[in-house]
Amino acid sequence: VARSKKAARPYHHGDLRSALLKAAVELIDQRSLAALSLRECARRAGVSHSAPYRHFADKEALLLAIARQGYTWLEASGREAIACADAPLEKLDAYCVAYVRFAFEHPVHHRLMFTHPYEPHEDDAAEDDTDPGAFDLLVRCARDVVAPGEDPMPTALAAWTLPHGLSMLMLDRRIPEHLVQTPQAVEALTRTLIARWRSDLS
Amino acid sequence: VARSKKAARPYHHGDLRSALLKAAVELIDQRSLAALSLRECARRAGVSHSAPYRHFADKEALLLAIARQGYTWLEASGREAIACADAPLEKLDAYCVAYVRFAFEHPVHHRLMFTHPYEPHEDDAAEDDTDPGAFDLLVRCARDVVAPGEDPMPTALAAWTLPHGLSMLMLDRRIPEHLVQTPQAVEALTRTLIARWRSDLS
DNA sequence: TGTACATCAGTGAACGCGCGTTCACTGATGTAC
DNA sequence: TGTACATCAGTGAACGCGCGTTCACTGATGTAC
Repeated sequence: VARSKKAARPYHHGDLRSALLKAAVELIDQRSLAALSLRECARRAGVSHSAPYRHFADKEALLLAIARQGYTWLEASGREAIACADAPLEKLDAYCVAYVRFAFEHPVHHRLMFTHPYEPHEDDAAEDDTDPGAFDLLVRCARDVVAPGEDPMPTALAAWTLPHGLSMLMLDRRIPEHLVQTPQAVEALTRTLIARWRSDLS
Repeated sequence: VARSKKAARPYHHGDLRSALLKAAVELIDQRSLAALSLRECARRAGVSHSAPYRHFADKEALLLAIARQGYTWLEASGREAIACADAPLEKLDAYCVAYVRFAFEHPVHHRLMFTHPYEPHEDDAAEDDTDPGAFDLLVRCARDVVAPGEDPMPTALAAWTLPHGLSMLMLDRRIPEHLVQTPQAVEALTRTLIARWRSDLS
């Protein structure tokens, strides 16, 4: 907004917060989480190394912001996938597919959401940064699948475990590459694995 | 061996390599992978900060050694689990249980084996550090489960994905704690999730 | 058994590095009147 | 529309830090004769 008429970089960035998040995700993607530094993010955003502190209390806060972004996106796409399916079982499958697809499209977010150990800041209290939203969705789906009155928890966990494992193995490059080269291939693989548990493996 | 008669610490450690591996695993367990430093490992082993370089080329080599240790252990316990089961399907289940149990007992190893991005050193060539051993085991089991001549790969991946996902979620504290407090609870949960895929979810 | 010597596993000083974070500052923005 | 001023988002110097790694060294070990 109002990028100023001159080509010379304006004093104010305009949307530094977003730019930093984006730079951080790219940096982690290209190098690694260990290689992430606030200073490098600032460099990539074209800003002095202390500018980030206007937007994030510290390095951890940046990572937390990325994770939160991921929780929001995951819940949204899970919700959408469920809405598009008809039968209860199909909803569960759709959720699984959407879950793996999210990991495929946002590998850095996925890893940060689940694998990064957030040490709760003493000051900001009981802010437990897991993702109740997406999991609640899953539990609600599970409830429609199991017998009425039965605990949906085991089913919900089962339906979480499979796509989560696939996502992780995929991000860690343990799945043969040709099986996970496109979103379509990833979806097909997810459905195949689900089908295997329902046929070969029983 | 030959710890010397005096209580004073001997010049030679005796088994520094093992001590460093152990110290590293403990350090990661207590703090985090990010907090791991060779100097702190040396400190914990009661040795000068440059002593580790007699045993590991660099920090990455230490981490690699831990991962390799994990691969060996995982393959061994998978092999044993399979040997103890009778029917092909039971062998697969036993492998899954052993897999999750390994993660439960060696969380640091598990994470290092799968989640740590090893950048292949240019000098030591094509040393691809994944774990063919344990996965080959799984493929062989899968072959006995599927129809003769059919590709066992999807089944093997399916049987990997589920316990891997459970392991990861467990290590990342996403599973309700009472379900994963003891090895027995972990085994029961694993079997429950498998059963769910075979009944409720089909 | 005793001695000479190669080998090995430690030591500790030193190097350079990039990082996280703070601080006093300054340039731009927007609002009240 | 014009001016005064509070507020905000940047700057850049400075701090201290622990780390990875190297190097010349030294103490212990074990083997050949």
